[in-house]
Amino acid sequence: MSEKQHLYLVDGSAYIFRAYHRLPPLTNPTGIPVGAVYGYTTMLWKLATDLDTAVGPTHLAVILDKSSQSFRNDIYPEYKANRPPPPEDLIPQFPLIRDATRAFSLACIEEEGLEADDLIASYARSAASRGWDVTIVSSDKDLMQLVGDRDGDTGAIDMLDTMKNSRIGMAEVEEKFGVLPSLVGDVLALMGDSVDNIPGVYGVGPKTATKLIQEHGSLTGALDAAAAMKTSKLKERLLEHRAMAELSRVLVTLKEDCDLPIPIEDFALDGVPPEPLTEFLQTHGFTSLLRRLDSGRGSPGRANDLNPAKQVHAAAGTNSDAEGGSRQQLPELPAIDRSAYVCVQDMDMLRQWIGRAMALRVVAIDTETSALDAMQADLVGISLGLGANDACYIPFAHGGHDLLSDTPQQVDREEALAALKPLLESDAVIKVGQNIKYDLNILARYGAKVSPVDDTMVISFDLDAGRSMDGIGGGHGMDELSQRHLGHTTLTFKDICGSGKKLIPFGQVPLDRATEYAAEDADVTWRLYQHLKPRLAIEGGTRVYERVDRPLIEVVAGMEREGVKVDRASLAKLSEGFAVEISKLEQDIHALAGREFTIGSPKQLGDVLFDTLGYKGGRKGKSGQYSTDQAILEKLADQGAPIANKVLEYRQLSKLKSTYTDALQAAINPRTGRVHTSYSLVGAQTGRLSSTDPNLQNIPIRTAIGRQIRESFVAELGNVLLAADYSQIELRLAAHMADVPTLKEAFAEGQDIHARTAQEMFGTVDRDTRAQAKTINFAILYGISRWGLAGRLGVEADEAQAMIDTYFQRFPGIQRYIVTTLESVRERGYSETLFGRKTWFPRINSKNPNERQGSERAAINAPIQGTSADIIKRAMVRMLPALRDEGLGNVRMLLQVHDELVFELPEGDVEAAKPVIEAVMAGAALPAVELDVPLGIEIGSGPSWGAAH
DNA sequence: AAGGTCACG
DNA sequence: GACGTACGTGACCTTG
Repeated sequence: MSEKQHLYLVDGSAYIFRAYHRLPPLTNPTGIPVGAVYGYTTMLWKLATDLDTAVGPTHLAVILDKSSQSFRNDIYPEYKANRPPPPEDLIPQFPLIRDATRAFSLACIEEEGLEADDLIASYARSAASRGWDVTIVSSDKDLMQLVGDRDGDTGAIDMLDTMKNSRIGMAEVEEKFGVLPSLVGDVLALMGDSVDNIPGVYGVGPKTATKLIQEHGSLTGALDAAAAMKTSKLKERLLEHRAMAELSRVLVTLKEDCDLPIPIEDFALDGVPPEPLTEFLQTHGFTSLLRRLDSGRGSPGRANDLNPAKQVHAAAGTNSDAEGGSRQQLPELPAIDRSAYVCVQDMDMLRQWIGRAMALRVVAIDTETSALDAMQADLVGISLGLGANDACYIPFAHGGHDLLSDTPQQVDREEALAALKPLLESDAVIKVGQNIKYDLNILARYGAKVSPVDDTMVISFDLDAGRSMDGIGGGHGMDELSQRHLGHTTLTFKDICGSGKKLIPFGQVPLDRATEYAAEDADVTWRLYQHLKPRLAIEGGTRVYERVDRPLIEVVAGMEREGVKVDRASLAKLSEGFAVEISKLEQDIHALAGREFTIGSPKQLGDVLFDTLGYKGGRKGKSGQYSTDQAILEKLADQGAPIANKVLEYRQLSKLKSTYTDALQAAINPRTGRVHTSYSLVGAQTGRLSSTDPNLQNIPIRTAIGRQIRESFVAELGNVLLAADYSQIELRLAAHMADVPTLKEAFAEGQDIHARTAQEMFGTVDRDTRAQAKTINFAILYGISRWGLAGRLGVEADEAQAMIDTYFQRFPGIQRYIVTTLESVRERGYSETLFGRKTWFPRINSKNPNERQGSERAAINAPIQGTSADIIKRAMVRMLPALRDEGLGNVRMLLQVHDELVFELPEGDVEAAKPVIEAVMAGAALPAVELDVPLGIEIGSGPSWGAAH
C-alpha cells in the first residue's frame, strides 16, 4: 500500500507581494532589500517542516508568474491594465525568490504566456484526478473555484493562507461566496475585480452577485432572468452589461489543461536538508534561521519533534542581521492554545491568580460587558493574562435570567471585585489592555481606579500610525494586530455572540466558549505587549507615548465619564421648528420642480435640476451622476434658480435636525442625564483625537441657525461653561517650524495674521485681500497646489501660481520647509512632529501621481496638525493637577475640539480658573520644546457653550 | 455597503 | 491629454 500523497502548490508571486507589505524593509549585509524574501523563506521553511504531519506535504512546488501577458490579454486588452508596477525595492527581490526556492531544492515552475493561476489549476486537477490531495498555498479568490472535497477516486483540493494560518475548504468558500466552488466563477464574473481590472457588471458587488447566482443557479440563468425582472437599476445594468459579464466569465475561468512542464512525481520531498540552504541563509543574513538549522531543530524536510514552547531565540540580534534591523529580536512564544485557558469559578482560585499577577508586576486585563457603551454596560466578567497561554476568565454574571437552575457556578461580583481591587489599584503592577480606556470606564463605575496602565492599541498607534501593513489595513484593533504581529486569527465577538438578530449578550454565552474568547483576548494582549512595548525605545516612540499619550488615557477616560449636560427641552423645540420649516420647503421645492421626488436623494435631485428643469451643470465621477453639492447649488442660485436656495436651506435644516437636535436628545444617558461621547486616541493619523457616539467635535457654530444648537449645551445650576481655545495655533506652528521671520514677528506683536499676510502679498489690506490671504494661509497648511488654490479663489491656475510664488518670496522658509519635509518623508517613510510623533506615508513614493501627490499634501500638513495635537494633549494631561494645586478642585474638563477645551465650573471659580487654564495651555510645549512664537489663548464663559464663545 | 453630502477643526 | 485637486475627522441619508 502506498502512502497517501499530498501535493502542495505555492502561489509564489502572490505571496511575495503580501510578504513585502507585511514585513519591515530589511536589507541583507550587502544592502539589497530582502524583507519579502525573508518572509517567503520562513514560509517555505514552515511548510517543509510539516512534512510528517497528517496534512503536511509529500510533494511541493512553487508556481511563479513569468510574464504579465497571457491569453486573457488577447481576449481583453484591459486585463490587469490598471495594475501599478511593483514597488522599486521589491523588484530586485524577484530573482532572489527563485534563489530561495532553489536553496530548498524545491521545484519552481513558470511558463511564458501562462499565469501562475492556470498552472496551479492544471497541476491541481491532474493530481486530484490521480487521487492525490492537493493544497494550494494562496488566498487568491480566483483559485477558490478549484476547492473540493474527496469524491470517489478524485482527491480533495483545499487552500492554505499561511499569513492568516487558515485553511480554506468547501465550507469557507461557501461562507465567502454563498455558493459552491463550481459557481464561484459565475459570482466573480458578475462582481468583477478592480485589481485584475475585470469589468463585471457595473454596480454589482459581492452581495448582489451572490444573491443573483443563488437565485438563478448560474450566470447565464441570472442574465436570462434579467428581462423578466421588475424595473430597477439592477435590471437595467444586467441587460446593458451582459456582454461584459460574459467576457468576465471567460477571464476568470482557469485554464486547467496546460501542459505540465515537470511531472508531478518530481516534486517529491525526500526529507534531506538541502545543501545550498546554509549558504543562502548566510548570504542574506537570516541568522535566526541559520541557528535553527545548526541546532537541527525543525530543519526543513525533517520531522520536527520539538515542543514549540522551547524554541527560544537568543535575544537581540546585531544590526547587520536582517531580522534585527528594524524589529527587536523577540523570544518565540508557543502558539496560542485555547485549551490551556482557565475558567475561575471560586474565590480560592481567584486569589491564586491575583497573587501570581502581583508577583509578576504586569498583567493583561480585559473586561467583558453586556453592551458596547462603557457608560451603560454591565460588567459580566474579567479576564487576566499573565503569560503565553497563561490566561483565565473570571465570570460574574453568566447564565439565563429566566433559567435560574442553569446558572453556572461563579464568584460573586462584589466579592471578586473587592479581591481584585488591590491588584487593579496597585502602583506596582502595570495593567495592560487593548483600548484600556474602555475597561477604565467600566471599572470606574464599579469603584476601581485602575492604575498604572499601558495600552497596546495606543502603543501600536504611536509606532505605526499611517502604516498599512499588509494591504488589508493599518488599523490598531486587536484582531488586526494579532494577525499582523502574531500571525494568529483571534476569535471574534461575532464568532461568539453572533450578529444582527441572532446576537446574544455576552452574559448568555456558555462558560467554556466565554472563557476561550475572553482569556484569548487577555493572552493576545499580553503577547502584543511583549512585541510592541520594546519597539517604543528602539524606534524612538518612548517620549510621545510616555509623556503624551499614555498619561492622556486616564484623562480622556475621565472626560468621557463626566459627560456634558444638554437641554433636552430646547433641543426638542428646535427639532419641532426645523420640522415645520422642512415640510414647507419640501412643498415649495416640489412645486418648483413640477413633481414630487426625494429631495434627500442626490441622484433624484440631480435629475430634477439638470434634466427636468434643464439648468446647466456637469456630470461628475465614475458613477455618472450629477453633483449637487453646496458649491454647485450656490452657482445655480447665482444663475437665478430659485429652487437652489430652497434645496440649500432644506439640506441645512435636515442636517441639523437629524444629526444634532434629534440625535443629541437620543444620546442623553438615562442614568446620568448627560451626553457622554467616546474619544478615540487612535482615530486620526496625525495624532488628533476623534469623537464618536455622538461626535461632539462637529457641533455647529459657523451659522447663526446652527449656533442655536451650541446654546443647548449647558452647565448645571450654579455653574458655567468655559471655553478656551488656541488662536491660530497651526499657523503659529508653521511660522516656528518653517522659521519665517515675518510671520514670527507678526505673532509676537499680536497682529491680525491674515491682514499681515494681505499686506505682504498685495501691499494693501481690505476685506477682499484679507479673505484671499486667509485662503492662501490655509492652502499652505494643507499642502498647496495651484489648481486647488485657483478653484478656491476663483482665479486661473497661473494666477494662483503667481500668488504662491509671491508667498514663497515674502515668507522665505515655507518653501524650504515643504521641500525638506518631503525629502525626509520620502527617505524615511514617515513625518515627525516637534515631539517626535511619527506618521507613516507608505504611498509617498507611489508611481500613481494622484496617490503620491495626495500623500505629499498630507505629509506637509501632518507635522503641523500633529504638533498642535501634541500640544493640546500635553495641556490636557497637566490641566486638572494644575487647577487642583490652585485650590480649583471643582473644575471639570468636559470636551476637547482639536484646539479648544471646554470646562464646567462653579460660577465663583471662573476668575481664578482663567489664568491657570491659560498658563497651562500657553506653556504646554515647554519644557520639551521652546517655540519662537507665543501661543495665544482665547477664553470665554457663560451659561452655555454658545455663550462661552 | 457605498457614495454623496455636510457638520467641525 | 485626462485624471482630480487642500489637511484631518464622523454621521446621516439613499440606494443597491
